[in-house]
This record gives sequence, C-alpha cells and structure tokens, in this order.
Amino acid sequence: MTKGVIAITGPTASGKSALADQVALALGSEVISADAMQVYRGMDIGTAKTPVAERLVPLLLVDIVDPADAYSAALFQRDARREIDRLLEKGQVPILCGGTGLYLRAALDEMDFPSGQIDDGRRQRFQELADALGPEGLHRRLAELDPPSAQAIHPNNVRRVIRALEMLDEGVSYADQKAGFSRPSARYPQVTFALTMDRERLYRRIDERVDRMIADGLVKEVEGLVSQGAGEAITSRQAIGYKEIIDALEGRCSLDEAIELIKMRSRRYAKRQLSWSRRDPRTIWIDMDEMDLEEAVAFVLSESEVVR
RNA sequence: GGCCAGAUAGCUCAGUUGGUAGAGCAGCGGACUGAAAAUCCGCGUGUCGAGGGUUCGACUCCCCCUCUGGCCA
Repeated sequence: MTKGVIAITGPTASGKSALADQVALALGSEVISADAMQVYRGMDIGTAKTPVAERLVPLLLVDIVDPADAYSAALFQRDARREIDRLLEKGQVPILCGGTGLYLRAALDEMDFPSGQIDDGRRQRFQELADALGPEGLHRRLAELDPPSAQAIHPNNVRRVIRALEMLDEGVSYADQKAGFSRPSARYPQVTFALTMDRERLYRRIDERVDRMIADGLVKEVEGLVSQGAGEAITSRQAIGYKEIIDALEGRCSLDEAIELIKMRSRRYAKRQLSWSRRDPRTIWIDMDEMDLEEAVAFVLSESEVVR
C-alpha cells in the first residue's frame, strides 16, 4: 500500500481550510498550507489564516517568511516536500491545502527549477532592459535567442519574457519546461480535490469575508506592517487586501474604494483559481452547494482511499 | 393636473441625414514550470420601456400608454 498526499484546493472563501482541518483530524495527520501569501509572518487577517486557537491540527508552512523577504515556488517546493516526506515517513497522510495552483503543482508533480538562487541583480538588469527596449523590443530579443519560447509567450507579458531570458542565462529554454506542464507526472501518489459552488453564492461569501476582515482590524494590521517597513516589500506588496489598504492609508483612494477594489480583485482571483483546477484532468470536484462540511469530509475520505 | 427632460448591455452612457447598435466599468472564458493573491491573452452578454402608425426598412419620425427625474400649479 502506497501512501500519498491528499490535496484540497479551490477558490478563495470556498471553505478549503475548514475541510482540510477536518480531514486531517480524521486521519490523525497535519495540514500543509499551499498559499503564497500565508507564508508571510504578520499577514494574518488579510490572508484569512486560520487563527491558531481554531486549528484542529498543526498548520505547516504559514508564518515562515518575513514580509520584507522574497519567497518563490522553488522554495515552496523544497519546504513542502520536506514536510510531506516527514509526514509520510511517520506513516501519516499529508493534507496539502491552498489556493496557489503553482505551489500545489510544484510540490506534488515533477517540476524542475533551474539552478539554485534567484539572482536579483540579473532580474534587475533584465527589468532595466525591458524599460529601455519596451515590451516589443524585449520580446524580439528573446525571439533572437530562443524562438520557441518567444512563440510561447505574448509580447505584453513582460514578466514572463524576463523569466524566459533569465532561464536562458542558465541554459534552459522556457518552452522546454512549459512542455512538461501539459502532461504532468506525479511525484507522489496523490488525489486533488477542488471545491466549487454557485458563482453568486461564492461572490457573496467573498464580500462578507472582506467586510469581516475590515471589522477584524485589517487596516490596523496593514498599518503595523507598513510601520515595520514591509510596505516596500516586493512580494507581500502584491497581496490582495494589502496593496489596496496601503493605497488608502497613503491617500491615493478612500477606504470605501479600497474595500470595493479588494472585493473585485478577490472575485477575479477566485476565477483564476477555478480555471487552474479546471484544466487539470485529475481534479475531483466537490460541489459545496450539494454537500455540507460533514458530507464533504466523508467524500474526501472515501475518494482518497488509494493514497491512505 | 399641466409643461419639460429622460427610458438603449448588469451599471453609467453614446448612437451620425431612418438601413435591427457600441464605449467605459462590471462580468465571462483562457494561459501559466523560480514574483503566481503576480503577470498576460481573448469575449458584447441587448424584446433599444409597452403598443400602434408612417416607410421597402424605425433605436431614430408620428400617436398613445407606462415609469423616472425636474419645473409649474
């Protein structure tokens, strides 16, 4: 019998954390968070981190990075696999739960990232090159060096063009790497569940959750982070719920406008998360309109027998 | 009660001399291999308030009705 990993994903505010907690409790295991923003210390309210007192089992890979520091899919892969291996060795079934599709796949599927460190200097250089050449110019540069990769990336997607150029510096073609994505091969025996529900209901839940974050003191949390100098941090600065509040605090918009924007961006984020799950044929869907939490737990347990 | 203005996409509105309609925002779909809550791509979704008339043809003109603002009583 091969033990493997149970993964639970789905759009923001769909109830993944509660489900994962219950499943882990039932199996006597632990939950590994797969969330690009929950890794940051002090970003609690806005990332909807389950409060410590409410956790039924240990929640791993949250609060592991300072908000001023950069984190990445490659680092998550290393960290998550370490936790997965540790639990598997103890005979437990790891529950990987989170909404960051890339992180989930980086942990569970074969995915090789070129060399070791991110070279900030090099990235900066490419960014400057991009500013100088413009999107088209930068894309043309990539086309000269690596036509297949240029073909695969839209010229306007400067961020990815830069990444492809970085990879080329390390002797790897973006196009080659990307090819593996369409036919993923599992690193661990695994079953991935994705939550879904009626779109209007989901959006209502998102709105309510944002209002609750504000009521729970999101503004104060952001003020605290900014006063610690995290306002400039590259990654945490991208988090929905944080960048908007910072804009409000610095007078670029009203608080009400910021709140509406948080809701809107959360909706779009939820859509992107769903689209990530849809394209993976291995996804087992859980329609939360038709199951309550208890039924969903039972469903996950029965559908995951092959890995536990 | 009278007069005026308006009624077109989910919202705010545009619509040229009559040829069945288009912008922004919202929304929807997609991509994704070291920033991923990031980044990027694609898509108008419509009884033009209802009914009648003129016309080959009406969102455009005429009549009537309904509703919403405003003004006068």
